[in-house]
Amino acid sequence: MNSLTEENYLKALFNIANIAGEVNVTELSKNLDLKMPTVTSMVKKLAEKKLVHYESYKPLRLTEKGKREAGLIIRKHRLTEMFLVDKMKLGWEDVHDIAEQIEHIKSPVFFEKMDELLGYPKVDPHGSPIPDKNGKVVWKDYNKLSDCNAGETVKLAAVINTSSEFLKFLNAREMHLGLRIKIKAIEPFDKSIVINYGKRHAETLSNVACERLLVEKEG
Amino acid sequence: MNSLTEENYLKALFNIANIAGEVNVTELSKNLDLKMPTVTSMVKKLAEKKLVHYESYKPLRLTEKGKREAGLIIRKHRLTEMFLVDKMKLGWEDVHDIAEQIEHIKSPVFFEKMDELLGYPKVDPHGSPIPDKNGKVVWKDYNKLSDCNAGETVKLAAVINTSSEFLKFLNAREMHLGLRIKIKAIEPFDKSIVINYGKRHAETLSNVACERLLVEKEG
DNA sequence: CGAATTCATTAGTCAAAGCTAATAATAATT
DNA sequence: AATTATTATTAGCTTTGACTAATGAATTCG
Ligand SMILES: [Mn+2]
Ligand SMILES: [Mn+2]
Ligand SMILES: [Mn+2]
Ligand SMILES: [Mn+2]
Repeated sequence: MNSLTEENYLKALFNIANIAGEVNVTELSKNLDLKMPTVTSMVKKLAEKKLVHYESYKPLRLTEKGKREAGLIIRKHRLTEMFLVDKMKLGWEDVHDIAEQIEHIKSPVFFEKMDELLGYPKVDPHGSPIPDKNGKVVWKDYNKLSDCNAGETVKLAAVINTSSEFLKFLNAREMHLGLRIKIKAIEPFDKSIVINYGKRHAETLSNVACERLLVEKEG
Repeated sequence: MNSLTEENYLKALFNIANIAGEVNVTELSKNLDLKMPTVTSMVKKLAEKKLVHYESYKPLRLTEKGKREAGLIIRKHRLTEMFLVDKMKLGWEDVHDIAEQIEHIKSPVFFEKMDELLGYPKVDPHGSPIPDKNGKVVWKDYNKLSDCNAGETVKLAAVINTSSEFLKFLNAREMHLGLRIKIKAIEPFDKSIVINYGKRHAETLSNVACERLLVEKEG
């Protein structure tokens, strides 16, 4: 059984690998908000437990076992977020910090019940896929809104950044997953875009925001 | 902010005091399944934090602050148990171990939401009172079923022992809180009792079981 | 009462998970 | 190629919360 601390390392390794491919000690220590020597020694411990492939000065890689265990924690995290939003009526901007704690609860029946009550959801409230019972996860190949063209109509599928500031920013603009968005124009100057959606017309969104929104093209 | 470990000590101190009045190091260490020197040193630390009154070789007592904080953790524990039974459809025999973990979650809004969704319950699934938002708790003065007399009709109000074996024992006999029980006879020999309830007639219950059932007399 | 038993504390050790300071390896720049 | 900068590791220290062994205090029993 892994400790809460070890679980957080596994999760971070999994998430960084998913975004950046390679995982180095610097990245991992920034992600966990720990100093590098702390991370080095824990990574060695995880290597002892066959959860991480470790060679000095080489990039860090989860083993298959490590990936599986990381995936299962992320499964609990995302199921929890879904439960908090769907069943407990909390806002999508409020659930991450709670899920960060509940993901460590040891109780298979608790999470199975959640899954059942939610009807076996495939994605969390931020559009991230929920790993299956073996910890396997597949991302659909969404496009960044910033990579779309004027004239296209797209559906908001996921948010990359899940900071509560960003989610509140979206709340203030009545933007939520599933929303249909028509791209009216893209400013060549700063790559900000002008969009129509819901009852809103000619709203402007910065490129910084668009890079954090994943969409599905209509078709 | 208290650590998970400190919280478990406070809870244990609160619960033992509630049952036995006095709390000594031996009892506390048994309750927490720790060795006595471990407990002595933690109790000193809690005294530093003004949560416990401590004098060597004297019984342990929570301060007002300590009682309040203990009460608030027990509040979270019992709210959680209620939520797990009422909203998540888990059995009353399955919820304690999960609540034992969730009681340590740091998130006021999470527990406020629970409370709201449950309609501000006053007791947990085992009939124990849920402390208020100041950690205050009052036990109603129920009777033990073992202290009742033949001929009386009583309502099952709470269970003292919340071990899953005992609760499964009650499940098997279709006994649940709120049940009306008619006491037909009491065996002088072993103090076992014969009762009628629901669709069941002339069921026998040992004195050991009756001592763990709290009832309200009709009237 | 005095001895034995039980209860509690002290002293010293350990593992987990963090830190700083110093050093070594790798990568990037001149 | 040599220097500098970045990245990672080693060594050694700290805190938290456990433990055992030894000792001291309080209680109980003959
Ligand atoms: Mn999250
Ligand atoms: Mn976490
Ligand atoms: Mn309980
Ligand atoms: Mn607990």
